[in-house]
Amino acid sequence: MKLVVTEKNIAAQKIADLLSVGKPKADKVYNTPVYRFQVDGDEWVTIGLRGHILEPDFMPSIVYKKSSGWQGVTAEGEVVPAHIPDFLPKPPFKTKRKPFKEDGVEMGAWKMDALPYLAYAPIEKKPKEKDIIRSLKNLAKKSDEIIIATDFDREGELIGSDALSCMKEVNDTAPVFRARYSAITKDEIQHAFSHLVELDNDLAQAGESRQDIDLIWGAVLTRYLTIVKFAGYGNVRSSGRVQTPTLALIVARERERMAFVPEDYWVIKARFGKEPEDFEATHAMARFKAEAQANAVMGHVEDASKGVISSIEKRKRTVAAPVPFNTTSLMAAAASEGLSPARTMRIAESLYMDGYISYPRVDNTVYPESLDLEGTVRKLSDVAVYRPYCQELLSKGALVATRGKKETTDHPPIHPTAAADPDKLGAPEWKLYNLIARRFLATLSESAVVEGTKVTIDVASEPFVTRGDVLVKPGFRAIYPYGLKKDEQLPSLEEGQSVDFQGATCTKKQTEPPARYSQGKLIQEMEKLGLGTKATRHAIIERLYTVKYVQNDPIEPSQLGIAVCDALGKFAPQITSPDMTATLEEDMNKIAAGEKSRKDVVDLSRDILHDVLDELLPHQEEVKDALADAVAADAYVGPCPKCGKDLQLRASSKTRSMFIGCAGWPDCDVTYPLPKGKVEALEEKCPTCGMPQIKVTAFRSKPRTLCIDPNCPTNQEPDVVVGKCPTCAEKGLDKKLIASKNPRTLKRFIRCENYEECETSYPLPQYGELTATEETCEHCGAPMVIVKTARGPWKLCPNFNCPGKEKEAEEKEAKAAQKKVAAKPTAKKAPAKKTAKKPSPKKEKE
DNA sequence: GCAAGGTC
Repeated sequence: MKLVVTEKNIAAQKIADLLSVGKPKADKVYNTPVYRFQVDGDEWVTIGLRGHILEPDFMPSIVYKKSSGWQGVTAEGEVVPAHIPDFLPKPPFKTKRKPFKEDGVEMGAWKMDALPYLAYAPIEKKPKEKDIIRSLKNLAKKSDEIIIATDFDREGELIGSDALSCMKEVNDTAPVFRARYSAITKDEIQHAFSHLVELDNDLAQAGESRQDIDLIWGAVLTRYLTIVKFAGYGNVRSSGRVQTPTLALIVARERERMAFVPEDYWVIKARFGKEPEDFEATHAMARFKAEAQANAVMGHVEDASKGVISSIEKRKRTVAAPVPFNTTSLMAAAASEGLSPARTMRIAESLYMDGYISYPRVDNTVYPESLDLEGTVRKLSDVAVYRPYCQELLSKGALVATRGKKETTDHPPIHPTAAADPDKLGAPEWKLYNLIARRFLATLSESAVVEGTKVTIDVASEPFVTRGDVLVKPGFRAIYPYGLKKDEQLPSLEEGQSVDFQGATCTKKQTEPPARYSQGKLIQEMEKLGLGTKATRHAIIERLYTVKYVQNDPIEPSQLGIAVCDALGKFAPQITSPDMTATLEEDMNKIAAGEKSRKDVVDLSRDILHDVLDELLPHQEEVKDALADAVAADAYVGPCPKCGKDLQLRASSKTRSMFIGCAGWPDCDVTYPLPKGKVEALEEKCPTCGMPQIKVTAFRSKPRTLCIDPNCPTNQEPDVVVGKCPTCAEKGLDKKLIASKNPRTLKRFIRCENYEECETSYPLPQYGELTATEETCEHCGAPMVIVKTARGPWKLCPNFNCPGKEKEAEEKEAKAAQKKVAAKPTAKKAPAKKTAKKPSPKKEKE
């Protein structure tokens, strides 16, 4: 049997399709899909991995013992050659420890003085995808030839090499080959499999050096930052080769903004003509630096009532159609449509798995010749909104596509592969599909021609200018309206014509600092600097958000982010600069070319890290104070009304839920409850009571501004009678149900007015205007209420245990499942089916 | 409890 190992399932499936004469048989080995077929009487099987199946880690159980001459000894008793260089004393302790207390403070398992040794700790590869490894070994045992057919790049070579090391454990006699292909097309695949080569061990070693260096630097610096000011488990402050330079970019931009000195300038605008044909023009001196100068102009035109058109210049310009989407340009375009890069990639992945779009992780921006442009346009004409445009494109004869600058042959640029129905996709899915489909059609379209008109009007010898853009030939803009400004139509004017002058206004303005990075812009900047890859950049940015180094969009660093960046910039400048990645790339190229060994490169990196620690370790106190101050500044809400110390956003150590507490605790016991959702402190104080205010953003709703004091009149809500108590009614009593808010917990609920005897109570959403109805729930008899939120009014039965709720959930699920089936495009080669997500009842409740 | 890189 011949075993073909690919990087991912979809490649295994497609390669089987292309090599097999008939249809390959889909099978499973321990839950891993495999594809079996025959070629000239030979049995073949393909299996897809899931990217890397092994993962480097420090040997967890390593102990340094005197009895073994300070050599490391694993739990199995195996002696690990000590990588500890001569200048470090031999460590008589484990690299990992159990949590311990120092001066009564819990310090965590990592210890500072272990870090220099960790920089030199040996690394082993441990299994990451155990199920896949089991399936792989099972197949390898029965194989008499192994073909590694992972992606044709450095990581692909490493993934293949790791897979091979697993297979060698069970079969080291079968000959091994490598198939190199750069596109999964019939020609490429057949050529690759008829010209098999050897696995490039040097290239795999280059990839492994990347893994080792990332682990060593990441683990050592992350541990340093986390324990230098230990803030409890779960509060990790991370650092890494890619994330830290990315953070540095954001911080540098913030510094520029802080250093920016705004300058005053004045703008003079005037209105001309008669309604409705009136228009606005700006003084030709767009920005007046001095107020006197602007005032002089205002004086000149003060008495004027007419202006004369002194010139009309028309200029046509061509706007080229956009080039095909790769991952980066898709994320940038989607970001301007309000989809974050991370969200875009999640949605793109699901659209891809459902067969609507092509593989979403690509660098390529040139459609390969094998891509059937015409057929794809024909498919898209099944979508009603694209139909007229598609028919027009097809009627024009041969299709010509635009080409981007990056041409690789691994995958085609991102394009639609099937027609989608806007009613059957979720709103964000359709948004992204629509963007991709329209972009595809745009790349096959002609340029747009825009006619720009510049009109100069003379008022008492002062020139005013207005411009208008008119689309002369829509070209691609007919189908692709994204990121373009609207037409500005000017009334028809002639040179020498006199127009009414309705007066001018002078406005004082200030120059703006450079803008913060949007997520899309940051990704482009990372790409320019070689930071991360197309598949990881969005995840890196998301990581910066989760460790709370950055916040908001456009991206703004937190005080903690700035402090981390400063501390590392001062004592470990290597990790804050993109140069480390650039140097690593050079070194990896040398390893791949056989000019350097992985050991040399990694050992040198270990030495550099050790030097960095020589700087970091003596400055622990300084870094600790800087981080502590930054964390306090980020948590600061306002002054405590009782003791004057800082009120801070805090997390309960038991429940992890957030509250506001006084920094003077335990001497001062002032606390305030917080509602659910993301909380941010505001500088502006409550206009009613003067206490600090917070911005609260609950899941999928608009942010609200609240006073932190539950007793503030702005937080009071009158009790509302919502109906009759059904339990008391059964007993023949006439009792009312009342909705009210608990001022201590901010929770709003309904209970019986006779609550001392009757237990009837229902929870309510925490915010939104509440109104009672006359209706009662048909399932449980509870009174129906209406809650008005940002998303509109919503009628609900408040009873959490209402039998109607279960039915509703069932119906919803059934409907969703139906939708899923109906939404499946009728593509012939539908990719693997995605499992439907389970609806989370907790999130839906909010 | 760490990184970044694949992929789901």
